[in-house]
Amino acid sequence: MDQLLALKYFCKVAETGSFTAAATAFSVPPSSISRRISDLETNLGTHLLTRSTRVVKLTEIGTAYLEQVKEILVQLELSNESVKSYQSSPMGQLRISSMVSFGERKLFPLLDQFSALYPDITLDISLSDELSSLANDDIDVAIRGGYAPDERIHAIKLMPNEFIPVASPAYLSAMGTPQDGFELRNRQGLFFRTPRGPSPWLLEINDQWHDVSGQPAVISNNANWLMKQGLEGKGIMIAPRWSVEPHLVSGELVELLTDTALSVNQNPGMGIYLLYQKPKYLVPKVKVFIDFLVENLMGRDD
Amino acid sequence: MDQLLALKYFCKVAETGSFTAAATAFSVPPSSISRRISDLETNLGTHLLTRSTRVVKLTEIGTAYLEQVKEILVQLELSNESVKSYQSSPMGQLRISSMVSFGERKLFPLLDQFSALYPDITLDISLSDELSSLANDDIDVAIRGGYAPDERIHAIKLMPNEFIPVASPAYLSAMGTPQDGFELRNRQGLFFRTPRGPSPWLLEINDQWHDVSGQPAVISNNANWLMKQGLEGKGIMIAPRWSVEPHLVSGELVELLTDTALSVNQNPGMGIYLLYQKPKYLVPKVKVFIDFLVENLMGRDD
DNA sequence: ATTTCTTTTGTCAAAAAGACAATAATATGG
DNA sequence: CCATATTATTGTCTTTTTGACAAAAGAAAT
Repeated sequence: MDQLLALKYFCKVAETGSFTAAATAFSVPPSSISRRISDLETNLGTHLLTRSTRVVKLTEIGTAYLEQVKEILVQLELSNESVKSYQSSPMGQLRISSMVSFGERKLFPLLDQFSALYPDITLDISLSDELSSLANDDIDVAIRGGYAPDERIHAIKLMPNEFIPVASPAYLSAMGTPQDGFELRNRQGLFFRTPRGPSPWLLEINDQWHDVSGQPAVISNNANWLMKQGLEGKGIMIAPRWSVEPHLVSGELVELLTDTALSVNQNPGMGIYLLYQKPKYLVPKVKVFIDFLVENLMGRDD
Repeated sequence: MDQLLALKYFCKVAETGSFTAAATAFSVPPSSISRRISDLETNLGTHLLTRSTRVVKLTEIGTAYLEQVKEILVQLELSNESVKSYQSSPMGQLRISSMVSFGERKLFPLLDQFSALYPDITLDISLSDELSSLANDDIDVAIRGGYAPDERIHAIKLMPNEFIPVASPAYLSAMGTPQDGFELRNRQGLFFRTPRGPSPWLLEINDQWHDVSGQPAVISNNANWLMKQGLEGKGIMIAPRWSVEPHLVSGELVELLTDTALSVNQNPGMGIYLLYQKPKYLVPKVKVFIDFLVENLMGRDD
């Protein structure tokens, strides 16, 4: 028995609630649908549908089975489509989702180069700090801080996401340079607001984490504005190293307490991750983009 | 074309590295294997295997496809088996994995009752605080503190996992009863060692978390021994409410700082979760156990 | 009660998969 | 270097499965 065909029929019948509707959808006579599903039921030893000549309904077990089967069919189709497109040239629309600040500072500068390499790929980039799921199929790759959410999602660590305290020379000359982590509690702080509230300042001493958050001078979810405040000497901020690197080099910002373990969360494995569904790596446009990012970002900072 | 059959053949060939070996495994002539896989390849438009009459190897794309297909076949088989066993009576071996302390204090007292209800189910219980994955098929249900790790794993919150500070009356009369969360830092503490180190004491004030861990008098990963130390007045411990409830009732332990938000982690949604793979709920022995636990645990403490 | 719509069943044709033998290709052994 | 053995493929036939069309049975609506 062709179980796959039976499952497709079954899903369509459940969706439409009718054998004939499913039959027209597949351009086969209703009898075929009836026979396939009947075969499936005898194989499983259970009735999946209660058919009363006029109305078709799912049984309890049918409902549960349908849910699982639908997921399986989607996965298989995704794999098949990925393989089919494998040997075509990289082209088409590539949907990318990224954290706002990372997108602006690291991604955008690379994209011109990428577009020159692959002119047939149309980039569609949306920046957001919300955790949009990859499950809805409209995003090919995502860039997020954190970890892999699901086994089916493949995660590549692009670079570490080391958080360091920084301040402008003007601020430091006016207020003095802190010599100890606990001193931060009395300082003006510029805080980034995540979807889960403002990021605290955490200090690690002997595997113990202490909250040493300063007095909030500014709280915002806009990294550009926070950075502007920091450059103007409004206070101390704890920011990812990659985001402040240019200002450290130019001397506009100074790194503080370099020998102290400070962060905004207790998790050491934090990094910037490139996320995509495994089968998608077979799609040329996705593959070249992933390889391009890995090539251009991992060589630099890691 | 029966793609499912072709995929099964493909997996077997990849596994054995031989068409004939796969053929004998399925008790069909090798020509059938060859034809099915050839069909599959033409459908996908790609070669999955490089066959050189003597040795069969996977292509790059074949390797990737195989990995995905194997997973899909396993899922489908799991769903099918679950449905097949749906209308049988609850029986057979039921493998349960649980956190040690929860198993000893809450689970064991219920199991006699469960065994009386379902004498045909053989219980196989292993207690461990390690995070054993449900993916390897040898565990039917698991009980863990924390969250759902994967979309395919279904999680039911059995009860909250509220952590509260407690101490024995003897300790309190000798050392005094703390009136403020920050006072805890100067007290003797009994700490539970998780796989990620001793649990700190955290105090929440205005969305800010402060580490107020006491001076460690005892650190252990054995909850029974820690409890013994606590009952003997060796110090303060922060423990799940359900684990100390009997001692609170009997007066052997006293809850401290009831108006203060203390915990061992920053995550408010923490709870005791019952975990299982979705298709397993169709298996009677699993279903009755889950329903039994939900019935007997959620009514009590939640 | 009749009409209408829908599922099922019967029968036959078409397509797909299996069986068996023969062929081609490549390692291994002498 | 050649012969042999092993393995995948191809050709042909048989068996099984699926699709197609018509007819029948069942249930709701007019």
